[in-house]
Amino acid sequence: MNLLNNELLDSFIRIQKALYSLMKEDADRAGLTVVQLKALYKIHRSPNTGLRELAASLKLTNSTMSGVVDRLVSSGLLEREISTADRRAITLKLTEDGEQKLQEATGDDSSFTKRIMEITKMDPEDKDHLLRIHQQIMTILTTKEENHS
Amino acid sequence: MNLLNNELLDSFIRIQKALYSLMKEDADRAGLTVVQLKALYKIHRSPNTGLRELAASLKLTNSTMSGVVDRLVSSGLLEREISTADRRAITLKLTEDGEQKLQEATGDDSSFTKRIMEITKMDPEDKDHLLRIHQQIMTILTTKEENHS
DNA sequence: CATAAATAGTTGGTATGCGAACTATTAACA
DNA sequence: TGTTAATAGTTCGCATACCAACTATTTATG
Repeated sequence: MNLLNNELLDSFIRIQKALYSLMKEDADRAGLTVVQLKALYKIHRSPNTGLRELAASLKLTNSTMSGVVDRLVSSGLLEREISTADRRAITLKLTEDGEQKLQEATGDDSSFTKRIMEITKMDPEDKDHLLRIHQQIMTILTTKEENHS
Repeated sequence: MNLLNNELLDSFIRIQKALYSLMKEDADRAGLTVVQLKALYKIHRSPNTGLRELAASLKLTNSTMSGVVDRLVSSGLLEREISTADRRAITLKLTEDGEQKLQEATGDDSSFTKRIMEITKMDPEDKDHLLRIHQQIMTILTTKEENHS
């Protein structure tokens, strides 16, 4: 049996890739990477956030986040300042350019936004069923195994 | 509305991460990376395969695959030879060490294998329903949008 | 208060992962 | 047959992405 060639697995991978492709379409339009777009989006919604908070919300490590932020600052899309309250911390907010890029990516032409809206309109019963089965799968995937010894 | 904080989206991301964690557990046990483990697994099942074929089956570009293979050859887990039939092509097969590492990762202790087996035993009706809804979502995600102009 | 411990970010090293440009070989065709 | 196409891999530059080690600052504790 080919473990890596499983109908269910493939289904999850396909959707994962499709979602990423849509985000990439938006990001490309604005000359951004997907993770850069996500970062701008998050900071736009929570200005003056710190690095750790941002990293946590995007499920990245601080070191990865630090690099992403650094490149966004270099490109002039992000403003990074030392927090006055805690001189170890930084505060992040978009520059004018950053706001504009974000708008380019997430505006009316956004493929991702449109499709997510479509999916939101899905039959609630189907959605509940889906989430329920996903939960079953998550339980199987994350349950600590018993010892057969 | 926070597009990146969607119940369904999060559900997919969670499962994706859980699957990856399980594979990583197996890979770590053998001192491999996840993609290295996948590569060894595929080559074990289809010895003497070429680079392009391997890249396609793992949904990676040739350039990425080339690097992964190169590091596996350097670690002595993979044998790379020039094909006698086509001198442009290479043939790949596991070394003794490679076979052993693969066994370490996918043997009886494999978390991934166990869980996939568990999932396979899922209620067929639930599984069908899941695949059907996934298909609906895929259709939404990949359908070319109509012009409202 | 002074030192230890915790916290916020950064940096260095390695491994994906991609696209583009490249080499070498084989196939196609004028 | 000889030039052009296509094909198989590799290499380069860049951006994630992780961990471990580091600096700087703040908090906790003797």
